[in-house]
Parts: sequence; structure tokens; C-alpha cells
Amino acid sequence: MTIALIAEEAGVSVPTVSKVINGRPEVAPETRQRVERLLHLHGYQRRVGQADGPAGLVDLVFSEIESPWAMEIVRGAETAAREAGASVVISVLHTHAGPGRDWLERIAARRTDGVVIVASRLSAGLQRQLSARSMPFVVVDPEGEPPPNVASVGATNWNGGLAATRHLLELGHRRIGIIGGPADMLCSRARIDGYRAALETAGVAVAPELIRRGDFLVDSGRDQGRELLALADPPTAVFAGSDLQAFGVLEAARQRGLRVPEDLSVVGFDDLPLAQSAWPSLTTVRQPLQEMAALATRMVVASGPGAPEAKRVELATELVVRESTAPPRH
Amino acid sequence: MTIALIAEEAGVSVPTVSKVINGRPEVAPETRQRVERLLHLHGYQRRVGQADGPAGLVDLVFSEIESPWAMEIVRGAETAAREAGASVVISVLHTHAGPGRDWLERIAARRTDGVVIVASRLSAGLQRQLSARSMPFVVVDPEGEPPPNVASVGATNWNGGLAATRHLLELGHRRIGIIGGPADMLCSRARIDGYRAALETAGVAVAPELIRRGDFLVDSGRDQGRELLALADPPTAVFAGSDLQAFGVLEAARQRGLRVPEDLSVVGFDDLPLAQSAWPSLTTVRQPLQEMAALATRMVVASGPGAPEAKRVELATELVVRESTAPPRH
DNA sequence: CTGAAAGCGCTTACAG
DNA sequence: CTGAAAGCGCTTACAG
Repeated sequence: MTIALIAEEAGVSVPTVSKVINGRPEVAPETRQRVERLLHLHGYQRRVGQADGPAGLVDLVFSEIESPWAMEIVRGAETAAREAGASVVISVLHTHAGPGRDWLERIAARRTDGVVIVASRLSAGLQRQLSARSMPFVVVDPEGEPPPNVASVGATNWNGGLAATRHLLELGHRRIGIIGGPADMLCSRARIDGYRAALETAGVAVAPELIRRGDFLVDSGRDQGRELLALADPPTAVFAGSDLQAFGVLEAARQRGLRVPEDLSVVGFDDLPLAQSAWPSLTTVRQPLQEMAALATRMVVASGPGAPEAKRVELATELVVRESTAPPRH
Repeated sequence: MTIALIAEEAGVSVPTVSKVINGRPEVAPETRQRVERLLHLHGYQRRVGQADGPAGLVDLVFSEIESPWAMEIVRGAETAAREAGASVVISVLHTHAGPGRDWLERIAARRTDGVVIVASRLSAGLQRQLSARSMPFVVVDPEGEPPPNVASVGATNWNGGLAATRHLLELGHRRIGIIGGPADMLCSRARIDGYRAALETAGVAVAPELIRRGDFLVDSGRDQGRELLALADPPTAVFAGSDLQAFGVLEAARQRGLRVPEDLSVVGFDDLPLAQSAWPSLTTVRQPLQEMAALATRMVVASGPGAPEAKRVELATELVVRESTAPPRH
């Protein structure tokens, strides 16, 4: 939006618009008002030179970055952006409700090549506004069901849930607890469904009291783990929703004087670098977080102005067996 | 001061000066340097349509982001930037040599309010180039001795090393191993000096074989820890250079069948969120990473165009005693 | 790697 | 009050 365009729309000359912008006195009040309204309407901002190639920026939007999980996402996005000659801008919203108007206005004030939204809700309004500004976007691990025409990247969570649960069943476990993430996280629901499928296939009844929810952090693993272990008929194995949650379950087991894996088997999800260094080292479902973020970033920078192809990609998860799982005692 | 005047003084054309300012690659190195010196000398600032406003971007430059340590820095910087109405751009250089020409050209191609350089070397050349472009910058935890006129933020590493070592001495330990970071990290040298000071004050001889170096990651803690525990007269306590290194030492102790803290005391450094969840929970020296990054970010955005006041700030460290330290057996 | 020429968005001086 | 014309600082496309 240039003053030339504003001038045309207002039916005045370029110098007149310039005078309004600069508060010169010699402009007729009606003219001034008409021009001001148009300036405001179009959100006019002075533009220097005429660079306007790609901005070299990809916006990476988190709801929270408390977990080392987020660091893996940042690493993947940064690598892919750098390879494309771009840099990553981090925003943390501190809400799962998705980016709001504040954020959108800030983003609009500078240029960006595109937006990667991580583990957050994408409202229809935001989708429309991003599209209106020709900002391509991709959602990583969407919260809730993403609209069908939105590009997204995730992992094969259902398969991961299935593989983890089967591993425990094969070891001989029958009472298997599960701690999921927030109820509206799609990835978490898929894992729980994989857990159910494995149990049902094996002819093991699904016990509602063994299915718990928390956020993905250590504390919720400890709290839910404690409750599971305090049950009259406690589980002999727990499948946690994240590696951090699994660390919390390890803590709960220690507090009860249980040894892992002799008295309790624990499986995590993510395979963060720290999963190897924990004690006992963690059996977990690896999801390729760096690759997921890198792919989303590449989709966004490759798409140029205009929406990227709306497709859903799921990268493979893989069970990594370490020391935290073993057959149950009897 | 216009680019036309600079061009005349440098004996080049106006477009050439424009290319230098915008980080275009097609300028001969000698030409670039001559022009940069003049830009800096005259304190050049782009004058078109005077305002242009702040870019709303702070560049946060890491050499590596493998550790959750980096996440704490990101969180602090992001919070401070958001409070100032700005966003954080992440760059990872994958070298400790500090930002090079590549990076500088990319940065110059867009606007930035300033640069926070984390745990990297700041070359005189880079310092000159940032100044030439009126980009304020602050170094967090500088590698090597930073030039005296450079603003930097760190922690009271010497005091931290002193406090950790005193804690172990007070518990009765006399053979205390230490694993530092890379030899040219200033923060690491300060901690080792604090360790020496505590030993000397207590009249305990400093044993060279007990002083080790690694990077700050888990593997180096495990490797150096293993070597320390394999000594003919092994230490009864180890002060690690980071919490991750301490996790590695815990692993080395387990591999040797030693219990912590009964057979070996371990102290970390940083107090990452995970230090509480480890087992045993880690006695460590807390450094306020988020506050350090937030302060550096605020210094950079507050300084406006032109260099920030060149000052060195050290935030306080604090010993946090948990379960990984105890009196030695005898 | 360099710069003459054309062009950008915007401002100013001035004629009407 | 208004706008055609000249001008400003700067950038870009391109020929050499």
C-alpha cells in the first residue's frame, strides 16, 4: 500500500496524501479526513525503497516451550530454514488457543515467508487472515482436528501407541496403565487408540481406571503415576505420553520403593536425547521431531506466496527398547 | 550523512555503498572494508523517510543448541522481547568461532533491532561490522576474553565454583574431582579458579589429575567421570561443569557399581528444570539463565541505534543442595 | 566486481 | 487548498 494508491482511491494527488501523513496544515478538513480514513483502513505504513524479495524469515509459533521437546522442534526448523537461506523467528503464545490478533498484527508489521504452528489450535479466523495476507502456513502436531484443507505434519501416533503396548504385552504384562496428554491433542488421542487396539487384539480388557491424562511435563507424570500405583490392583507397566512424563513415573515408582524395571516397566514417547541418559535408560517410542519440524519448514518456504498444498504428512515412529521395561514379577 | 557522501569519500559509486549496507555479496573485500570503516566513522544511518521504526526483531545467535541449556536462554530472550513488542530470531552457527560473513550478510539483508551472541567468540572484525551497521549487540557468556568495550552478561561463575567446592569440603570430602568446559570458555575457567580457591583456603592440595575438561554435554561427563573413577586414588566427589555433564558422571558411577551419594557425591552447574527430576536429584549451582538472556535482550532493544553502553554484568549464582551429595564413606 | 541509468516511494517549492 | 514538476535518498537491473 503506497501513498500513490491511497491518493488514487481518495481522488487526490500524491502530495496531498503526503501532507496529511506529515500533519501539514494546508489541507482541507474534509480532504484530510477522507485520506486519514483510507490510511487507517489499509493499515498504511511507510515503505522505503522497494526490496520485497523473500523476507528470509519463517515464524515458528509455540504455545509453550517448557520441554526439551520444543528444542528438538527448534533445531529441525532452524536447520531447514538455514538450508533455504532463511532464519527462524520464535513466538511463544502461552496459550493453547492458537495465535490471536495481537500476534497477527505484529507479524503483519514485518514480512515473513511463512508460519509453522506447533501443537496449537488453528482457528478458522486465523486461517482466513493468514490466507488473506498470502502467508503460507503448516501445522505441526495440531491440537484438535485440523480443517481438511490445512497442511499439517505429525507422526504415526496410533502406530506408536500400538507398538509400545504390544511390547509390554509380549513381555507378559496384562495390567498396563497409560497417561495421555491433554484431551484435545489429536496426537495423544491417537496413541490411546493404538493402546486400546493392542489390548483388544490381545484379548485383554481395557480398564478405564488405568487410562489417565495430564500435560506432557514431568509433574503430571509423577502425579498420575502416583495415583496409578496407589490403585488396589495397580498396573505392572505404564505407558507415558512423553519422555518427561515417564521421568515423572520413575519418580513416583521410587517414592513407593518400586524398582524399574523389576517391579514396574515404564515406556516413554519422543526419544529425547535425555531418554538415553536417564536411569534406567528409557524404553520409548521415537518420533522424528527434528525431521517433522524441518519438513514443515521446507513446506512453508517452498510454497512461496500463496497457500502450500494442503496435505497431511505423518512420519514414522519407532519403538526403542532400553532398560526400563522387563517381564512382570510373579 | 548520505550514501552519496560516503561513496564520494570512499571513491566508489553510490550503488556500491548501498550494496555494502545491505550485505550484498558482490563487493570486493577491500572495497567492503573501506566503506564499512567510513560508515562506522560517520555513524551512518539510513535517512530515507526518517522513521522506519524498529524492526521488532532481536537476533539470538548460538554456536550450538544441543542442550536444554539453550532452551532456557531462548525462553528468557523470548519473554523479554515479547515485553518489548519484539520477536526473537534464532541462528545456530555450528561453530564456536563466532558469526562469520555468511551470517552477517543474511542479517544485513533484513532489519534487526540488535544481536545477542551466546557463548561464542566475538571477533574484532564482527564487532566492527556490527558497529558499522549501527546494530547494537550484547554477548552472553562470552568465549575467551571479550574486548573491554563490549557489553556482556554472565553469571558469578567464580563464586559458583567456590560455593560448590566449599559445600563438598564441609561434607568432609578431600579428593574432589572437577570437570570443566572447553579450555577457552571464560565461564569454565572462572569456575575452576573458584574450585582452586576453595581448596587452597581449606589447605587441601590441588591434584592436577583431578582436573578434567570436556564439552558441556552428557557424553563428556560420562567419559571424564569414568577416567576419574578409574584413578588409583579416585575422588569421593565430582563437581561437573554442567547438569548434563553431572548426568554423565551419574552414569559412570552406576557403571562402576557406585551409589550416589553414598559412594560418590556429584554436583552440577546450571540447575536446569531436569536437575530436580534426576535420580538422585542433583545438588547444583543455579545460574539464572533466563534472566541472563532477558537482561541481554533488554540491553539490546533499549539501546536503540548505536552501541549499547559497554558494560559487563554478572548475575548471582546460588548453590542448590539436593540428594546427590553426602559425607564420604570411611 | 563496478557503476551509469532507470526506478522506487516520498517530499518540497511553487504556480494556480 | 491543490497538484504538476523537480528533487531526495536509496535500490535494482544490467552492461561491461
